Amino acid sequence: MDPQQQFLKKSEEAKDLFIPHLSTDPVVFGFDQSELKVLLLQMTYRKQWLLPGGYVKKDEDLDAAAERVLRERAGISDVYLEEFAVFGKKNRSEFYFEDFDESLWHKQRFISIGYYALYNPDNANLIIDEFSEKCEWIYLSQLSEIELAMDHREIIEKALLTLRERISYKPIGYNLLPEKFTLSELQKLYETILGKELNRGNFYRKIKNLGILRKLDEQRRGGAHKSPDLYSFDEENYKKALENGLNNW
Amino acid sequence: MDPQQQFLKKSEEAKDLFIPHLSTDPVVFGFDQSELKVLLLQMTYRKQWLLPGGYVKKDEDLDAAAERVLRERAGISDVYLEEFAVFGKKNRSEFYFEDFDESLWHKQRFISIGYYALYNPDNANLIIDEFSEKCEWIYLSQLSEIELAMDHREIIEKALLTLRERISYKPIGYNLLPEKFTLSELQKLYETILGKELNRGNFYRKIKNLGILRKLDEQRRGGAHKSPDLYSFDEENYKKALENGLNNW
DNA sequence: TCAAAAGTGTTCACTTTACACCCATGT
DNA sequence: ACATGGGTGTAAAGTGAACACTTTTGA
Repeated sequence: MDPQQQFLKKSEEAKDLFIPHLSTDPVVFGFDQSELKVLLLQMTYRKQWLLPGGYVKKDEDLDAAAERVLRERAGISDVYLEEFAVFGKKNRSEFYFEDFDESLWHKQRFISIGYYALYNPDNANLIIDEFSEKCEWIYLSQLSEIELAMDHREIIEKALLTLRERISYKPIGYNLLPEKFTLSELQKLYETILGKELNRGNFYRKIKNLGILRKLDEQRRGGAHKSPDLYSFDEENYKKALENGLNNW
Repeated sequence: MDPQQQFLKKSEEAKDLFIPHLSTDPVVFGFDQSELKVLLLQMTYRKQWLLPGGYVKKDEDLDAAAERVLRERAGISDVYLEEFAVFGKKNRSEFYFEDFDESLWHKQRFISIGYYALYNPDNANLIIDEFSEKCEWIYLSQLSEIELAMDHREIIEKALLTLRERISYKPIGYNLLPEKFTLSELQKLYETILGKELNRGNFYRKIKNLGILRKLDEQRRGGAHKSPDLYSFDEENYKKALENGLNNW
């Protein structure tokens, strides 16, 4: 059975299970090599890249749907997920399934709930689902070079802007960094999300004064220079600090 | 025909026109007598109050749906509307139509897109639609005394929090106040949204320095005291100032 | 020995906060 | 007379940005 036929068969089965006209599109961010990247899929019959989105079951919390979709389509679980915007223009998806017959229910107009997810890519054991050919992390800096389906580029950009707005109020660092990290990794993360450079000395003092870090008795080995100290978050203080906002970055 | 039967008839007609499982719930804020109020409806067969929500047509932008619903259900148009959150718990509406037969499509599970709207109540010529008995402004301070349907209390609270977050970046004052207003009315509005008192002198200077106000040659008459000066917004400067954020209130 | 990392000090400019005091004016 | 509004002064405290210097240490 060729991919397109297989897709059609699956499509029929799904029709009654899901809420029509509604999907959820999670933008999964990962931080790595001091750069942000996003998880994207490529379908078997199309060269455009897609967010790992999916439909919501008729009897399923919306948040649960976003979680499930990520698990099924990318093999990712235990992820920090938050809704950030709705994409509801009536013609937003009309060209994506243009090769198919009008009767295909996917051709219906869809409203999409945008979620952003924060994930430490070290933990990822990516899978490729039955509709996809690839499931890969794409660096933000490379996004301009690839083709994205529908309004998915807009969704990613809006997710990034939301991240920037919420950096002082949501556990963004906590969810993107590994358990143990160095101060310059943390600083780099802030710099990427905010899109500007920060002064090292001032950053050091600010973070220190917030009291949200615990310095560990270990160093990261490897470079031709002094081994940087490793830190982890002090979860309790971190949560408390977030309530009032970490800072005015 | 009794109200309930009438409702059922309308319901049947609507079934094919709208996207199932999806609704939009606008929280319309008005400012008046130095207090915030919210527009609510009461249905004919229920004592609980409701947001003036409605369904989205199959071929209609989401934003347009919110606008239309407000027009149809409350007679309000030309309103500043913005999406702020999604309410998607699977059981959020399950008790509202409990008196009806299982076959009623409204009993289906609904996901609701929350919009907030800002409106100067002076302009309002409220109407009452065919499903409602009342359409009224309710002061926030009185909300605790009335019964609200489903999760609509939660939606209102979340809308208010969003307003607070966005007060420096969105034209909130502009849309809530009448054309001409006094400085203390403006200050009172800020105080209500922020939920805290502000120092008059400092407020005066801050607002003045932003250059977003135009002082008019008129005063508001009436009190047993000096007549306060009237102001209006300088639209151009206001917009410019919003881009960088008005302030850190 | 060199490069990156850790840690600290200091200065300047600016903002925020809190309070206080003045005068104006409509009823 | 008096309550409210308009307008300004000011001192204390805090914040942010910039920069520079020191010490540490792994390869």
